[in-house]
Amino acid sequence: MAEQNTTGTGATSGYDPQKVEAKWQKRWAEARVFESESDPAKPKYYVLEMLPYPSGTLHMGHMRNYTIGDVVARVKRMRGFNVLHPMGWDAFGLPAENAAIKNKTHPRTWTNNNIAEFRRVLRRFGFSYDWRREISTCEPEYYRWNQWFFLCMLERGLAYRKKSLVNWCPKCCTVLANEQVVNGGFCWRHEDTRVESREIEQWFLKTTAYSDQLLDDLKQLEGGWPERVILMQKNWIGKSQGAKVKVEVADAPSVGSLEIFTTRIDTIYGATAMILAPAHPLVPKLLEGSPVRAEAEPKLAKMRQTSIKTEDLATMEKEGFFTGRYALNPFSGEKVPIWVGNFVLMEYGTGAIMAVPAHDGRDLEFCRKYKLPVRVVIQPLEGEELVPEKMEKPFDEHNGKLVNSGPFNGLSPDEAIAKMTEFAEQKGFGRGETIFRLKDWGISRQRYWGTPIPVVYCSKDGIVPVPDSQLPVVLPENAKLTGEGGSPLAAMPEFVSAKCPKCGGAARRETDTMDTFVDSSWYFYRYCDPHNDKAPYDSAKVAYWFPIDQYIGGITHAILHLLYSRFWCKVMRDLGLIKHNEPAARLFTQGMVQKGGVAMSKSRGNVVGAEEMAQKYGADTGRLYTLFAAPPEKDLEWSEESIEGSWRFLNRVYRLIERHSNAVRGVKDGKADAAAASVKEKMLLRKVHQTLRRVTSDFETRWHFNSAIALIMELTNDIYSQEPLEQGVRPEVRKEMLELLTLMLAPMTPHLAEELWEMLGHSEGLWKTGWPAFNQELAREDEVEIVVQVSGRVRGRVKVSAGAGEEEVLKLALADAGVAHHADGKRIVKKIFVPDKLLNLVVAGS
RNA sequence: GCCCGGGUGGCGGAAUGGCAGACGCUGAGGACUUAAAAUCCUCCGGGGAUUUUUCCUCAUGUGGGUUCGACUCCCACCCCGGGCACCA
Repeated sequence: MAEQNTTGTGATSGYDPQKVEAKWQKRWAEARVFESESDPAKPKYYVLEMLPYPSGTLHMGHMRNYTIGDVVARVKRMRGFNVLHPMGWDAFGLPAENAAIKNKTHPRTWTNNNIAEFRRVLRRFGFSYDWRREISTCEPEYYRWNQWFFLCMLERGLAYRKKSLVNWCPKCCTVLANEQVVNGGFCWRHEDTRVESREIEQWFLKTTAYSDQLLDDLKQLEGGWPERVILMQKNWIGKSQGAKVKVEVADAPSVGSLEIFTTRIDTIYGATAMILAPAHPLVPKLLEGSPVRAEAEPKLAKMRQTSIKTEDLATMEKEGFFTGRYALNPFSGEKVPIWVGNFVLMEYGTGAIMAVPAHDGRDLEFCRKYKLPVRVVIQPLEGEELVPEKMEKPFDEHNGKLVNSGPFNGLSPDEAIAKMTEFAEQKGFGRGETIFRLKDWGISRQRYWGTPIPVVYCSKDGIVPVPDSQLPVVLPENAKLTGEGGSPLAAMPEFVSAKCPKCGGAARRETDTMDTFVDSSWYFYRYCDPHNDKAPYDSAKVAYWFPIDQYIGGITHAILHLLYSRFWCKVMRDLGLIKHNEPAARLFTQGMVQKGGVAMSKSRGNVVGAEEMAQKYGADTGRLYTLFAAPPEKDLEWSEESIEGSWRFLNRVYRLIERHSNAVRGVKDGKADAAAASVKEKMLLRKVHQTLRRVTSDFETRWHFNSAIALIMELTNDIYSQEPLEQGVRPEVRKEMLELLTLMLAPMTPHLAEELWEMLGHSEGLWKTGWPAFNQELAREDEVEIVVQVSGRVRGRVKVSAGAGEEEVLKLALADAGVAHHADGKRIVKKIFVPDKLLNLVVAGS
């Protein structure tokens, strides 16, 4: 039994993780332990970790994510749930293409090699995936359903094509979604590359059709999703209620009117200018025939130039110029100048605002700079009266009353918003409107390694969808990849030339491919029915497994992936495929694994390779350490020294059970009898059941794996301190203790636990065993130590039987030397007694 | 600027109103060993008193507050990390 282990750490014990882990992985696979089928008779639990993009090396940062998911999956299995725990690959994407260009291989080769590597390492860690359900998004069997969904959306007007200004990354040579532009104008993949603006025709999905639902349904996620993720989504959707108001331009009948958007229509009498975005299409018209045209046009040209460069918007100085034109305030009839301002965004609202300097910070800054007048139209209810000339800060709160506002004087802002919006509607120059920051999702990519968008362009029939029967539009294998000059597919005549499905004439095939966020927006549905070739999935299977009970991933996906997934879910619901509104009931965002204070990454050269770890210590030690070193939601600083502690602990447990294995393996399972127990037995049984009670709650409700492990370590230390157990601890008691210890470790270090289980005399795998129930009777303390405070400071401790009353405790407390020293001769003015815990005597005087 | 997190020994962290520092790492000392490794045991926040046992005192970013009692709750501030950022 006591062979030398083969790890590189030099520890001696019979524990050989390499052997143990290989042995049990084989047994699990043979017994098909982790394969699950929908079974309405059993309660289900769907636990999912975000699917990885298979590139680079799997490091301990990845493993932490999967370990957390695996612990949850294993605990739920032990709890009797029918658990779905799948894994797959986010296999399309730019890095494959870039790597292929660099290494002169095919993206598919590169990707599949990576997948094989990832799969091997994940298997090496013993994660309890149902590998039969594995999916890879770059396979036609998968992406044909991307195309199918796209066509469904096209049919319903949810997919459309439009020319638009797009974010163009010169390094990627492709369009980026707004969400992929980071740090105020840089590519999310190339953080040193500034994104440019280009106008290009491309495909969009109408996420804005679901703006309200995407916002409102966040309420259903409260409690299940981290608050900050909900908040980030809320901000991203950016709902804003206000009004659009039509403003006539004076003395320019050819220009007509312009429209502004405001959330504070109540302040409209305070508007001292109208300001247009530089990109506003009306600006050139206003300048035509304007007295200031000559000086204004160069300014406009310059401003339009800079706005394209996406200069640091936040810190940019407010600039503007007068157009020489005036607008008529529809409420007051007042003539106010029309300006152009660089801080007004064409993409938001109507691209035009009214400037109310007294009640908006940006307007105040702008008007002060250009000496435009300030007029107060809301006076605060409390405090000093506002004087326009003296205002340094705007008054933008709602607790005031209207002044200088004609018939609306005296109203509160909120009343005025309602009344004035109504008035504008009646007069026909405005209406209440809600606008969103959320935009439609641009999915066109001018790249090769993605899902082809299934449409053709016919000179006669226009845009024609590829019929269902012709799906998938297969990505050709022999594209030339150079990384330059746009889409590789466009350079392939054999791909581009197509027949129009309608008229049979010559047509041109779409060469854009889809954003990879499409792939990951619904992959978790496919896991329920991964080999279906008639539909993306069988709705009945999805109805059983969904929603995802626990989704686990990084905070980096808090907006993009999760928002798109939620959108996709709602579209599928409206297609009649599913009935639920939200894909994931609970979301957990785990912390990063860092080394040297920064996240592990290949480019920083600070990765701790997963396989390396498995070879040196074994997967179980690696798993245990990532769970032990920090609570799962917090970042974890990797320490080569600390992991030794986890390794030592597992060896310690192994030796303990190895030592008692012979004595207990023959013992029939019989619960230890509390009444007949010796003092030593009672103490140990109490400890083990107390530990079980707390570990159970740490697993179930709190996910405090680190403190659960600490408790199990403590238990192990206590058992060691009672050695030799042969003296005073019967084999059946030893067996119960060691079994519970093993079962508690099982979700975290599953291979070792199986081995120990076998050593304890079980011929059937631990996987067949449920989570143990703790014995309340055995866990109960019969003697407790009560802390005695005098005026809030600890002065002594007394031992009493559990449940002892205040009087008894007080008597003992006063007899305690330390307590007596501080309390004698003083009047006790108050006694606070917490049964089994504390007695605080508040004494008078100092 | 706004919105979230977070700040506890040499280090990772524990304690969600009741003994601050569980558990682990590092370090020191000891046992075993020819020796080393491994293992096992003891100690390990600061200051002070005490020969010892032990006792007092300060201490959870800073300053206030609530409370018999605060790492924990409230107010203000400082620092670190993250997200959003002229959104009208």
